[in-house]
Amino acid sequence: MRVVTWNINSIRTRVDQVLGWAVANQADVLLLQETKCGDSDFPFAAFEAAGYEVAHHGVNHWNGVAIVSRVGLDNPVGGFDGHQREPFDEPRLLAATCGGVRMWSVYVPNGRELDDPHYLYKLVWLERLRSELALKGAVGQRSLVAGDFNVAPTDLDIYMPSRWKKRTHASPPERAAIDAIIDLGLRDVTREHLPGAGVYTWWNYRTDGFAKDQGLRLDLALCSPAVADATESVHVDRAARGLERPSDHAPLVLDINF
DNA sequence: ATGTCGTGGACGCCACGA
Repeated sequence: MRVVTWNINSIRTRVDQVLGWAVANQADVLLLQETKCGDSDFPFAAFEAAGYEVAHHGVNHWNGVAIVSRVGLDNPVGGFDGHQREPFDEPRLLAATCGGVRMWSVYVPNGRELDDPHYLYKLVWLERLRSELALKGAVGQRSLVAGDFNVAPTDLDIYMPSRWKKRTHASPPERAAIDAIIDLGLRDVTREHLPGAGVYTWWNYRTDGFAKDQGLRLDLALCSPAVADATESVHVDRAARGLERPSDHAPLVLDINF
């Protein structure tokens, strides 16, 4: 089973590119972030015509997450459970069961600047994600929590760590929040399979970062032991970042075989 | 500090978020 997580920065702008990529690369499941549309504007028909089922959790032109699957799509749940939903009710989390694995498509708040209230929101959101995964018993079942975490877990995940010392995405509290999620018992399978430097998933549009390979590893796939043990390979498809009018993120691809 | 994208409002550019 091939599972892909990809921040696609607007599904309406890139539906042909994303779907074309999925078909060409034989993706069984796509966990998408930043669809940037409400449910009524998602191009369901195009995916369904290609044999995929779709669950989407979106409200307006901000955020938005989706799960696309051709190996079943059961029990979709958007957002945090119950009382944990408010006031953090932006569409940034969607769960569904595909191919026997409980999957979460995750879009963590950006944080903006270290002194911005949005940064605190990011930290609280990450703690709520940890709490949600604990509540749902993610570690003890076949689980895959993947998406745009907007955090580079270590300095190995940054092209030039010194440049990010005073910026979001690399600060100690953000990394501690990621570590707390991993410490539930999940495993960062990208790191396990690709232990070296230079494994990036995002390159800045503004600085022409892709041409200079100045990237960050912001997109993570955190797996329960049952799924991590079955993960045969992990790769980033950098070619997708080089397409015409690309997203600023590349797809992260997992091949899982139970 | 800057850059480039995407979106929506009331445009033919500006605001905002990334």
